[in-house]
Amino acid sequence: MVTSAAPKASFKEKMLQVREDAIILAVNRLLAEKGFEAMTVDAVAAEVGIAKASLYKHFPSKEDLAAAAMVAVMGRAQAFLDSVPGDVPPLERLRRVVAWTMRAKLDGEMPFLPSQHSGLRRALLGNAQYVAGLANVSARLTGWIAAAQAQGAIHPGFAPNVVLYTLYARACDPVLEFLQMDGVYSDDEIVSLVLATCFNGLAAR
Amino acid sequence: MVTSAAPKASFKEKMLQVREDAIILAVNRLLAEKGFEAMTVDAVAAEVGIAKASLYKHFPSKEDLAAAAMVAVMGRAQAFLDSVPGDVPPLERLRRVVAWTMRAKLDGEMPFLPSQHSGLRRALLGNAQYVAGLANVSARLTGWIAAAQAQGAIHPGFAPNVVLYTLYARACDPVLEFLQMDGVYSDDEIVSLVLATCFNGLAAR
DNA sequence: GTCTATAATCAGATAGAC
DNA sequence: GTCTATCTGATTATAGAC
Repeated sequence: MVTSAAPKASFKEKMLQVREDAIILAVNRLLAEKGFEAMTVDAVAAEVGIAKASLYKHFPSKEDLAAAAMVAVMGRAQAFLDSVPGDVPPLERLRRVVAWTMRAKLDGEMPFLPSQHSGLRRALLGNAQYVAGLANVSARLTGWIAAAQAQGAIHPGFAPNVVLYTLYARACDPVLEFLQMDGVYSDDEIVSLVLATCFNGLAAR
Repeated sequence: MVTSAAPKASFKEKMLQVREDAIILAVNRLLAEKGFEAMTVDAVAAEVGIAKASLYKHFPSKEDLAAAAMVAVMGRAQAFLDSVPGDVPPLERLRRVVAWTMRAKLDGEMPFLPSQHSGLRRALLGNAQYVAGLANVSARLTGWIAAAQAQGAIHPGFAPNVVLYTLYARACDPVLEFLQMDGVYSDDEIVSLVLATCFNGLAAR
């Protein structure tokens, strides 16, 4: 695996980076489509158009492939957080993050990892970039949650972690797929509906 | 596989039924613990204490094993629906069903099946008992949802299916595991918290 | 029906030439 | 680094004796 922090990347190194990006893109797509267990390394190699052995020169294991995809997701998430204007109220900021997450899932761009798989857990926790990215995103979201609660916009009875987990869970919410399969809603409508159930609840107000 | 509708079961048939129940129990537990892909037929046989080949005399494939477990779940769900008193208001009835589902998950009794696995889908849809059970549960819940909406207890803007999917999704909500891993909440508190986010939403009221 | 033993297949990972 | 070809182990499923 090539470090992406090379100060002066040569042409060869750039080509390598491009290839690794292609690999990660393929992994991301297959992970979103089939999940970790059902994604085969053969399929990844086929999608990238290289030999399986070449994959293993870049990433030492299937778990590391998935971890690399998650690092990329964390990078995109951080970029999105950066893109939210600072003058937007905290609650609305949280809504936008959830909407962004759900849209990514609807577009088949959200990897789906089993939280039980022990080898995968080790690979993720052993990946400093992933851990740092997740910590950064969590810390920033927790700040927004606290701010929203201070404004009385989020129910104060929920510990910040409860809110955080509930937001994260939208990234693997099967309701999105169910509604998509029903075929009667556009993606925008689905996002809007799940956003409403998530923040306003099922009960009438 | 032995039909459970035998009008006059002999001793031998009863023993067979007991064994199949034991198999289904083991499958249910392993499915809840590891998910479908990570559950091996060897592990099932080992847990039941019989040879793997014997398993295949009862169920022709791994998919059929999972389907049998889901039939059992549907049976338990129908029994629970029956147990809810008729004079309980519809919204409270829905809350109890969700609470029951989440408690089953927290107790490691809720099988986790990948909705993508095509062979599994075929096995499930080819199982008349499962399809009938799912349809029955869905129809009854839909009735309760409509009643709750008629009373103004559930937001009328949600189509019944949206509500139904949202309730079903609690059976595989990762928030439950996250909170359980945090270790600061009892199971009762977890159920109460997720029930609150589900019906009342994250936003303050 | 249950068992032991084995087939058949598939997927993760590697060897070694170029 | 990339390739072809292969190894290794795990897993689903079955044969055949009892």
